[in-house]
Amino acid sequence: MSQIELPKAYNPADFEDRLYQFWLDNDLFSPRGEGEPFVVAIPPPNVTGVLHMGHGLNNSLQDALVRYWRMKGRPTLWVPGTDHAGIATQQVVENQLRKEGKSRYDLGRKAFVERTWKVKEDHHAIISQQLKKIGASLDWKRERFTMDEGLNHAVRHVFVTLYERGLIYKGRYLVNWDPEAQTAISDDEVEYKEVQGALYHIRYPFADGSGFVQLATTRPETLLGDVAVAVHPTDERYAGLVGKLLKLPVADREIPLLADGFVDKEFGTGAVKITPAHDPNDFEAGRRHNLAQINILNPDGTLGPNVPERYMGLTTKAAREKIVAELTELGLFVEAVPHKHQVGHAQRSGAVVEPYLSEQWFVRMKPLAEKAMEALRTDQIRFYPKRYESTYTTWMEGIRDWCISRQLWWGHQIPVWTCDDCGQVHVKMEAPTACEKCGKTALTQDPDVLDTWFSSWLWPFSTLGWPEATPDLAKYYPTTAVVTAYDIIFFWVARMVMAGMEFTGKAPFRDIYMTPLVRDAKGRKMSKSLGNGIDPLEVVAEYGADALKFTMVYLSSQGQDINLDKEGFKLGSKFANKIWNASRYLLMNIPTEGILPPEQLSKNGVDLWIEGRLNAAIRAVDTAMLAYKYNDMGHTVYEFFWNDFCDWYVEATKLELYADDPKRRQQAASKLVHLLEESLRLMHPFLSFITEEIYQKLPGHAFSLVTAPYPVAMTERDHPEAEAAFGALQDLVGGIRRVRSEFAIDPAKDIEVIVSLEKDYAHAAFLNQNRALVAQFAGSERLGFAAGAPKPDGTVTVVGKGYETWVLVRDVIDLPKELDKLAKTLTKTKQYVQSVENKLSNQAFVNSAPADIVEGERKKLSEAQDSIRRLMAYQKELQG
RNA sequence: GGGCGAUUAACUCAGUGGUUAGAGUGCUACCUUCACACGGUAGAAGUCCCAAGUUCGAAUCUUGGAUCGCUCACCA
Repeated sequence: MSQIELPKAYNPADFEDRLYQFWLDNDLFSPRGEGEPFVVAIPPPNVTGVLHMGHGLNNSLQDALVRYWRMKGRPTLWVPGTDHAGIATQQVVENQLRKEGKSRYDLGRKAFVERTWKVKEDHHAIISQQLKKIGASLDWKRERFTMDEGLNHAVRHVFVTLYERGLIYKGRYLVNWDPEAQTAISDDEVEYKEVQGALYHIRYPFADGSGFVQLATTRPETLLGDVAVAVHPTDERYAGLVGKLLKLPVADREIPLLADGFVDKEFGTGAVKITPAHDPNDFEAGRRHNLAQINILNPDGTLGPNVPERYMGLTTKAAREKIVAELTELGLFVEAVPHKHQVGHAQRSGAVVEPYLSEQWFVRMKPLAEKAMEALRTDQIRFYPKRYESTYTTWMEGIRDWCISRQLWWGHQIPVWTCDDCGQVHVKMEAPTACEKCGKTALTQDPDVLDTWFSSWLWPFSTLGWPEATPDLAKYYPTTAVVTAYDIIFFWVARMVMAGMEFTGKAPFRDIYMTPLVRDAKGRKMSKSLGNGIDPLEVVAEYGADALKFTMVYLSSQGQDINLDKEGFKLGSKFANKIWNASRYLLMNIPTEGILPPEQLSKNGVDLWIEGRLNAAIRAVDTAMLAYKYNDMGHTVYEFFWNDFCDWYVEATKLELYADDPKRRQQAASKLVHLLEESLRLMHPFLSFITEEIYQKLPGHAFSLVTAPYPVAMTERDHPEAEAAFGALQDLVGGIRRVRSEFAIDPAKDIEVIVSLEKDYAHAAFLNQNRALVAQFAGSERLGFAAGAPKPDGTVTVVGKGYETWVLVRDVIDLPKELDKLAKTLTKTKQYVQSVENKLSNQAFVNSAPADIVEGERKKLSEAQDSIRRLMAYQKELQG
């Protein structure tokens, strides 16, 4: 009887790409309408990276969010874009060159940067294609790149502005040096890992030959840069010795023994060597005591200037061995005690970070941090989950200046020009044509580039055109939410707030949702080296983009990481399959007479029940959405569609749908189609493709679900009495089914069931009206209702609330088993009654608890007592 | 060392003061009934980490402890 058909199997690959193209062709991801906009700027993925499961999660959650608000009618904008990822991208190209036997210096800066742009273009196609594959409803017309012209303008503007405000300075400091990438990195880019090393005990003899001082170090090779040895001023072991000169072995220099409060008397021997150029503590100590800074490292991490000839060019490892050997020969090496300690590694290259003295640019962070903390205090930003507030605050309070210069070629070159002749420094938006001081025209731009995050921190407003006063900026800034993993809170989130407050006077977004991290099934971080990552595109290929998104939504609770293997995505794909098949069934049964409009539908109790359930589901999604409780959204639509709609409502309507009367068939089909249509709208943010595919086959559908209105909860669709009545029906059916199952009655066998209703039972009328329905669910055509009828022989009894169900099982009753089961139920119920009675006889409870709770307990007690009465009667009957 | 989080069914996890604590997966039994075996029906399965406290009432709040994890931190 149907004109519309869905293919038999749910095969997402058949329609996902087509629908995405349809959405793009019709520009459905552009903000439209009036009112308060909803804006999200995508956390820009590394342009040379590939989409990993973190992106899969993160973009799934953003997509659900923006699709919901778009359907709610707010002008909704999700801004796409990618990040130039300085070190990572430069490394990609340098690795290519290495395979060709070349280095970046063979190409020169200009050619190298040009080549990197080409690599960027190639990779860019890949990453955007991947985002399209997973269905991300991004407004591609507004796509940005952290190094495009506009963002470069914004970056230069920010640099100059901060410089003019005195918030950027240049200086020679000890920075974290990545010897592999040969650049400085910021404190945040250093990851500390526990390493099994050794504590080397060494003796430094006094210059006058009067003995020695023994000290301990984890890095004996830095001996070559030592300028002093320090002890604590109150350390009695060294009393009277402070001020004497020591003879630094190997390097053959004389260095003083001095006193400084920073030394820990308890650690080692209480004496520490001072190497200002290669240790942060020593750097500070060196400044306090006006000591020299002896740099002993080349930029590549080998031993360089200021070391004896025989050490030149050695790696630190080789130098360490050589030093120990030489000290041993001199009789100054005591022992190496195994020692675990934290060693800094560069986040990108993995190389061991060297504290390294060099001239770098820094941002003064304190003033920025204060404004960023103000944003939180004044509730301009809100963290979900809330506990990340303290992570944010703690970081802000302990903020240190940010080293922003990188000795790379790929990135925003620092807009600072120095006069070749007089050395005058110009910090400008554009290259000056002549020196402002001496008028000479030969100026050289600072060769360094800026940290990648120096462009990322402007992302929410620079992508909208800032610093120009563009219409987009006026309309869509500040943005509404940022959705990103919590491991990026310092790098990006916190700094965006700082930049937003400093440059726009506004927090760049209101809501900060920190996503969980996706881990493997064993809870380990997904990583290339472990090979335990899941490729989101493989998931899409195997299960579909909807399975990916729905599974991510369903599993994302607040602050709990997700442990998952690929099999886990079956959750989403099974649900999508269910939606597909239920829809296929409904579409198959659309009557030739067509679908009636809502106002011509006559609703029965079952219809009212499902309406109430739908209403509750809509409310639950709305509430969860405002609180970013994704798992609640997922569970809500899953349970509504599968448990309520499919398992009960669709089954319940089969009687009508197969009725002889065409009018009844049309009524039932019409109601089903309207409910399906609304369910599809309800689920579209979470399963976008399948819902759209089915929606577009529905009679009278609108243009697209993307822009269809989200369902709205309406009080006139709340029907508590219908819900209670249908609940009673479900209980009744459950009881009969249980008996069937327990007595292993063939599901196909029609059995006799008598439901003995108590007088005044509230749902008696409803059950009577729906006799055929109960009979169908229970698989008993002969089911009948009776009041006061005598109980036939050969039945088992199911005790319900307000009725008894007698199921005729005749000779199959296993009496001992039935009695045993009954005794168990009875015991359990009696225990329960006892606990409620205790509660109610407790005056304190009756007096203190709210009236409705007490009332509820009373009701439960009387119901349970009622059950006990029936159970005991039944027991007596079985025994007799 | 500081801070944060986790500990609930075999597994992965929901559940922040009020039914006899839930879901998905897995497991058991039955069902190839004409939307779906990626299905249906039913079932088994839990000292809510431990201890003390607050409360009429605690998985939920407080304190202490245990175990695991994350994060920050200059013990050479």
